[in-house]
Amino acid sequence: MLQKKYRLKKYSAFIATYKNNHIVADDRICVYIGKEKTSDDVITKAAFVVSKKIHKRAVVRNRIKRLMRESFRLILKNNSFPNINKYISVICVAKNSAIDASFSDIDYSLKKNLSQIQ
RNA sequence: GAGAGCAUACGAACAAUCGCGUAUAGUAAUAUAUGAGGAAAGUCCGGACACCCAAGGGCAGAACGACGGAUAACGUCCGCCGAAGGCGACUUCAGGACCAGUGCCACAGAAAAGUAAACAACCGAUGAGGUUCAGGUGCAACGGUAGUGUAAAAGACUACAGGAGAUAUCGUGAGGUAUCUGCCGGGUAAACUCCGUUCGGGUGCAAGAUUGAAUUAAAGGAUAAGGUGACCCGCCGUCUUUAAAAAAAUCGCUUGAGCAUUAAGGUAACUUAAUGUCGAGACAGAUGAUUGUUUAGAAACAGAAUCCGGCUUAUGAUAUGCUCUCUUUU
RNA sequence: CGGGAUGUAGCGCAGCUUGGUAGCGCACCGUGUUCGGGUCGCGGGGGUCGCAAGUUCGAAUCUUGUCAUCCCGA
Repeated sequence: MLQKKYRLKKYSAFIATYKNNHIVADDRICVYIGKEKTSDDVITKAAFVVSKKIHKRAVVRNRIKRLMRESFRLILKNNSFPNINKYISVICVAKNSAIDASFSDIDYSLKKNLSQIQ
């Protein structure tokens, strides 16, 4: 789990990010990216979504969410993709094939997606 | 040794590094403590708690249904009775009433419930009338089997077992046992229904309480009519009051019919007392990642959302206790 | 947190109220018509009635539990 200041919270912020229509994806994870920052004071916020349509059990969904969070946390810590900091918000949505994936699989997919951001 | 019945335990542990929720301390950096389950699940019952209506009763409705107890309460639990199944340990049972009324019982069968038909038989006179077995049908045929009896027959009579009632006795009670009485016109209420018991009604923590900048002009209450099984909501008219609404924050929120141990009472469910103890509380929603060691092995079902008592369902590898039946050996 | 509906042949639906025979359309198979195909005519096959118990002589139908799918309200 990220610290509270890095979390995307508001319902309107989610809708605004989805409407921006800037998407990067592969077969496991789909990444929605928000608007560009106007000033450097704003912190980039992130959210992780696993739909109920992907799997019925809460345990499976929580597992995917936690793996994505852990991977994103390590990326933030090492600052390996500085392009993220140009944008306000990031939403990572898991897809159907993310079920039963290991940490290394999720980590590889997320890094591959984030590297495509300009 | 084989098979079976009942019940119980465990639900991986430790360490290092990087992280998250909450609490406490601190100006802060940070430090310390603590952090999912036996089902947290399904939401099938019962409560606590909160608000609105009503406060007296009835109708209607729903649930339940042998008996005695336990409990805050229950459709749950314990004990026990009866019935059914099993060689047995044991298991299962919505287990009140078709002498209040109404309905249904396909096919077959004379007939499926109405004081019961045709043929044969017998009495009679041949007619009217009276008595009535057996066979076969079917889940079920107006009591069963064997005999006595008679013109032929029939609980008309006898014996055996069954049901019902009465008396005696045992048990808190459901009921058990013994004796007596020919008293014996189907089944179905998980068909409508009747009887008894329980439930004030409704809404559910998004209940409900407090704070609140800018903005908007509406919101609440009372009364009468209509509608409804009933209540609530809603609509229209009149009167009256001045605050109200959405995003937001705080409270509700976790000390409770709590847990552990010991003792006492009780067949048991459970109750009482003493001592000790505090074990999640989020709000886009906290337990994760990597590595090492132990182990036969990083196993199953699965993630708290106001809180309790149950029920039901899902569940891996094993381990343990008691009991029953059969076989073999001593 | 609360409420409701559905499950029957490969597909879409009846039948359940009032329990005894499971049916309709399309699809499938055979056959006739045609030079051949379609259309049309005739005939035929195919269903543990979601699952498990119970009530009953007898259950798709009645009752209870359970599984799955879909919808609605706050």
